[in-house]
Amino acid sequence: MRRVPAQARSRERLERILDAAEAVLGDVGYEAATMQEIAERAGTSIGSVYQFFPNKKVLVGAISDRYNETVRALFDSLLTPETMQRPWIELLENAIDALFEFNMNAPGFRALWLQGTIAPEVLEAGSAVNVELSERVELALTVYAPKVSKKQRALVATVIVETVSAMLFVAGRRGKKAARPLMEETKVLLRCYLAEYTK
Amino acid sequence: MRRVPAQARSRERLERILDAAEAVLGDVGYEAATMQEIAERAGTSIGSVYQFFPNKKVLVGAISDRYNETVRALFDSLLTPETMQRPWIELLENAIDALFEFNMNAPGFRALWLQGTIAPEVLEAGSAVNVELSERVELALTVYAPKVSKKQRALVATVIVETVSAMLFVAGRRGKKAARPLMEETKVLLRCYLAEYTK
Amino acid sequence: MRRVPAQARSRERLERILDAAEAVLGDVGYEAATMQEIAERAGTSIGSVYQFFPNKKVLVGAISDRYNETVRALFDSLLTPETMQRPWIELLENAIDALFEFNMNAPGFRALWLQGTIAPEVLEAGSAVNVELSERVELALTVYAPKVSKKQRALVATVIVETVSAMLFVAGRRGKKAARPLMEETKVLLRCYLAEYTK
Amino acid sequence: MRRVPAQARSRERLERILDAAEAVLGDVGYEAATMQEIAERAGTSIGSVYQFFPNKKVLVGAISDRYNETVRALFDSLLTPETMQRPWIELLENAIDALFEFNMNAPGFRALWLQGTIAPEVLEAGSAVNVELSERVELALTVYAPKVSKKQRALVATVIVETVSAMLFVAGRRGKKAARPLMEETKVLLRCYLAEYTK
DNA sequence: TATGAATGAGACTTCATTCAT
DNA sequence: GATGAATGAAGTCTCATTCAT
Repeated sequence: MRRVPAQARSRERLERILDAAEAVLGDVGYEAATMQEIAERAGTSIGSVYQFFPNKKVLVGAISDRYNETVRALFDSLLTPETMQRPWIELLENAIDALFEFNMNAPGFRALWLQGTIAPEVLEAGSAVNVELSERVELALTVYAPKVSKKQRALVATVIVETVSAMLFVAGRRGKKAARPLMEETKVLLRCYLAEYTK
Repeated sequence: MRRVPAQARSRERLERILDAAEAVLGDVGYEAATMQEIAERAGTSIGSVYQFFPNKKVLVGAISDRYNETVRALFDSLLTPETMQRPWIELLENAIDALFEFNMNAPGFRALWLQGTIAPEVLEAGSAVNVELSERVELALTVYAPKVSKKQRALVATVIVETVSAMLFVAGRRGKKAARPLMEETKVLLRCYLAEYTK
Repeated sequence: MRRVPAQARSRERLERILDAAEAVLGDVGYEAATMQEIAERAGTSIGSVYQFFPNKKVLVGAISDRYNETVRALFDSLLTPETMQRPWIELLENAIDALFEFNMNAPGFRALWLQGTIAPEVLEAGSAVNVELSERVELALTVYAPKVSKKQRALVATVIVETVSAMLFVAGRRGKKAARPLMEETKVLLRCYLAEYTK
Repeated sequence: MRRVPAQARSRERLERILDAAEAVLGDVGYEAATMQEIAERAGTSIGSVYQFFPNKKVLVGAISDRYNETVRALFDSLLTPETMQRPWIELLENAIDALFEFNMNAPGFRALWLQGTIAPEVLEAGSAVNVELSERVELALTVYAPKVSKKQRALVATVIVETVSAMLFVAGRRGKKAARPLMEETKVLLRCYLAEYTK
């Protein structure tokens, strides 16, 4: 990013640009999204967009970052010392519910992932977030599945995170009605799987 | 597609164009792939490419179709009346192994999915194939999990297909070394899951 | 240059583009010359201009080259084994007359030099041509001023070429009426100077 | 210029802007010089630059003027009633030496002339200065070459000034080592030439 | 008066698509 | 049917200039 504004007015403009970009990306995808259209939807000039972002890639990257940051924060709120006192099934179901709720209402999710035309950087950043989340799950597994080897724990954590991630994506694409049953079934899937390691 | 050639020479040219397009897409993604580059790699002229395909979208769609067709055929060879005599665990593992082998060596997979810049049509077509495959799995489940309700069967089939699909994608992106353990763990995941429904 | 056309039609188009570019450059200078305007004046599309030249710099470079090539050829025709049989005063005056005539009628000269806004590359190329021409004059001096040292000859040749070059430039800028007397006086200047070295 | 400051503080700022503009122009040429960069190097804001100069052209014009003014002043110090008591050869050589010294060290010279991308106004102003200087030389010639006709005197003066001017330019471009011999030879050139008119 | 964020015209350049040869 | 030069719409990005603070 070129400039990080401190003034309220500019900060607001920046937020408007990010929102507009998210909207445009969600509508037409990365490829077809134009800086002109983004500026117009943000109610500003193309010059202002370039004042903040040196190019389209960086702008999309910023949206990706903003979205990923929110996901990270959400995850952190789900996996705390307190929650880890509860049985793992509860944690798992709560996490899936919360992530599902969030994704269904996050405009960024649709913008970045569901439309189809993803920028490579976004995909990369998304993968990186999943790796990060896996590490946190791994930590939780030291508590819930202490007998499992370190190596295996990493693998199990990855499978959990990527499965949820994938099913959230699929659910998002399948439409409102099909989405919830799919997530419920994902709970079953992971309950069975984890039962194997925590018994 | 504009023209479906009967002549051997033209058919060969068509195949070369599709191969070239696949290669270029895998290298630079949908957005950056140019018709000029595709024509050059195919050893033909841009005019000839347009003889077969009215525009870029259709060309990419054709690659997608070709890839999906192969996946369908592979799946059909895995789920036959004969194989369905065998225990489901064997089927599951064989299927995962075969799909994994195929994807790791299929240039089309990387071209269409892993590079990141996907055309919306490709995503759409990919989703459609998964729906189709789910239906075949659903059929298999009538044999292996006869007690499960029709509605539930559809859901289970979807979860299976999408999980494998997602993990193949993740494995592809994680690199050679991490890929196989990930698929092995996917087998565990689905074994646990299916055990619940087939017991 | 991107493409060197062999076909008559394309070659003609290329020539038209170069002519148009020369005209535009002469009118508004390097800075203000736009590719769009050049294409329009050439009666072609901007895409065609880019088919031949990858960017503005190269296009201007090509004009510069074309002009410099013509100057070199003209110079070669003035300084031949035959002409070098004649007294040096004759050569000098003929050369100045010929270069003057050429420059006053060369659209390229005005385009590249007189308008004022020169591209650095053009200046560089122009300097290089002068260095080249100096070397030929140096050769002539081995005949006409054999007693002068090699080092000194190079210096004298440079002074001659740069003086003529400069006065052609000044004459070009001063307008039709003032131009010829200026060149006549340049003859006097160099006659006096060379007399010193050839006596 | 928009405002001619009387206050010391503003006057200093103006000077800093001119210096900065000169530096930037010398580095990247007219075309690539941006008002932003100039303001930054001057340690001020772009708004302040526009307080003094209504646009880029005028700013560059001001640099040109400042440089030309200095040249004029230098010339005036060389051609005084006192110096005109001395033999013309002395004057000529002193003048060339002084101008050479000045140009080699003047940042403005490089900025305006050597870099290549000159603004038309600068070229125009430079030509005008040369015309002015010619008139002063013409005056000197009434003393040193009284027998020459008025018309011829003007011509001779022009040739002298333009020759020196051109050789200073060439010397500037040829680099430190080649520069001095070139100027020495220019002295020879003009000594021979003037000898013709003053004998 | 100083500042620098905002503006937007306009430049360069690419590349999907057409069509004469 | 094959070729590839020609086309021009459209995209990204820059930067001179303005103007609210």
